[in-house]
Amino acid sequence: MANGGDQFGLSEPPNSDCMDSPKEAKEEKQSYALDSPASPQTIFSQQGMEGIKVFLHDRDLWTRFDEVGTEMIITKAGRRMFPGYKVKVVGLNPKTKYILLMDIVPGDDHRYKFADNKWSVTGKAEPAMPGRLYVHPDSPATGAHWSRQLVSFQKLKLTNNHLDPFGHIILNSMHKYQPRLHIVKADENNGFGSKNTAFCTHVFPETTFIAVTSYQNHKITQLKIENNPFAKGFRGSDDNELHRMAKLQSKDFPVVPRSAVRQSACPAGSPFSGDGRLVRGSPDCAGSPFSCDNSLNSGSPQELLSAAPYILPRPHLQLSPGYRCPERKAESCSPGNRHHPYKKLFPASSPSECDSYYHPSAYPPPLLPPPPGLSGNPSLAFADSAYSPDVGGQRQACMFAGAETRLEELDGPSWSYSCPLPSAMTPVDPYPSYPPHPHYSSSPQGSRVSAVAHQSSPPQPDHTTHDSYQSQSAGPTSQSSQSMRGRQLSPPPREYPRYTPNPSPPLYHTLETNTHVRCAVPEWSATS
DNA sequence: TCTCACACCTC
DNA sequence: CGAGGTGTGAG
Repeated sequence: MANGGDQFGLSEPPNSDCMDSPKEAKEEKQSYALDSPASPQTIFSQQGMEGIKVFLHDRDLWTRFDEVGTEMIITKAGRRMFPGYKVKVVGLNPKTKYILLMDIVPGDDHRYKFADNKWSVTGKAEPAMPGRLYVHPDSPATGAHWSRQLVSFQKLKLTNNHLDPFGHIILNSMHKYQPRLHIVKADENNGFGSKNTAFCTHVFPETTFIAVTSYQNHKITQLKIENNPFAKGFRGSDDNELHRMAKLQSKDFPVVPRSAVRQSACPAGSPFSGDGRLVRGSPDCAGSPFSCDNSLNSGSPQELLSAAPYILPRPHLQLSPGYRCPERKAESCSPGNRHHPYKKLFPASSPSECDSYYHPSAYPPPLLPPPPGLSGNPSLAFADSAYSPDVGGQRQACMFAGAETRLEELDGPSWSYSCPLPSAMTPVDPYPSYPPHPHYSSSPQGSRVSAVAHQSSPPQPDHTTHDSYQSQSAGPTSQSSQSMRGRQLSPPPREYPRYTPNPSPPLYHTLETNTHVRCAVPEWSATS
């Protein structure tokens, strides 16, 4: 399909050492074979964010899921994502400290249903939950640290519990989402949340997924079972499987694995194959919201982050009390940690880069609200101190509430971001209305993605060859234009409203911003 | 749709 | 060994 899943090339990013210097980054890329041909990107961002490149690990695996229509289970207790979100970051200044964090924004404003072996829109999306940010447990850390090994966000958990006290990312079932990675410079001169905060946002279109409470497409179930080590028990070679199933089930009845059943129902090849993704739009992605388009350049940093289409009236962030990131233990994310062994999968894929944009933004990212209390502080403080407490000596990831944004704002050229409400629990306004967007399948052209998110891609005509291994980042200068998948986006530049961090107790890791999200406003108007 | 106890597995 | 990540299938 569009993605070219077929050809993935890249195998994984090497864990190997990456170089820290930006220049080297390129080399690395090559070594990975990633380079995208086209990634011209360009990018630049301010404050030194310009040479940063991010490569999605296991991109081929992500692509396989994406081709079917990725689904991520969300539970009350929190469920990890699979494939895990791991990236290789290059181009960071070895000595500069950065905070890496993720957020997951709505992919559109629709609610989906899975019927007849395919996903289709059933209605309007529910109001987004308070946006939360997952700060990598190693944050803040030097560029050398981040570049040394893969950066894993595997511990991030998704929940459907709107009142989740653990700091997990809250999502709505049957809604489409797009994970995003944000790299925020944490220098002393670059206070988190300050106007000068330099950051860049990277979006990998192939990581888009629909949140579900139970798998809808059996093909996804199978992919999860085949690739997730924790689901090994469900793999089965025939015998095995039946045997096992028999056991599991009450044994009285002969059992046929569910999957088997389903499969039969849906022969491969058929319906699933391609369509699942409708979510993503047409096969070609054309239309898909997540495509890498790039049009970027919006220039405003905000855009980047805010990729979200939502507009926040004022960016404040707050931590929500009570959320401390309790559960997280530090771990693996750190260097040295292990990743799943099973990566075996598809060997090589070619790495291609999608586009990346860099958006450097001077403004604080909408998404990244300054940690409360930090307001004037250097970002470093942010992580170190309260925000990332080390528990037991280990640092844990923290969740912050982010602005809620939607990736696509499709129509709207502009976006804005919302302002966080005071407390996490503050009621969030339902999104008012979204601009109509076409989505997936529908209208390719119409859709625009928000800058950040979608921005993307540099010119890459086809991704065929290169898929996006590299993320699209939004940056002011990024490249523009083209979309890999044929999508277009144009992020409108937006102003960044001032940031007003709300102070909050250091302990909390989770920040929620309540934002109201609103749709983007055309152009700059936004809030500021 | 969603939740839960469960067996099975990784770590 | 124990903690905890998986999908299952009944409810």
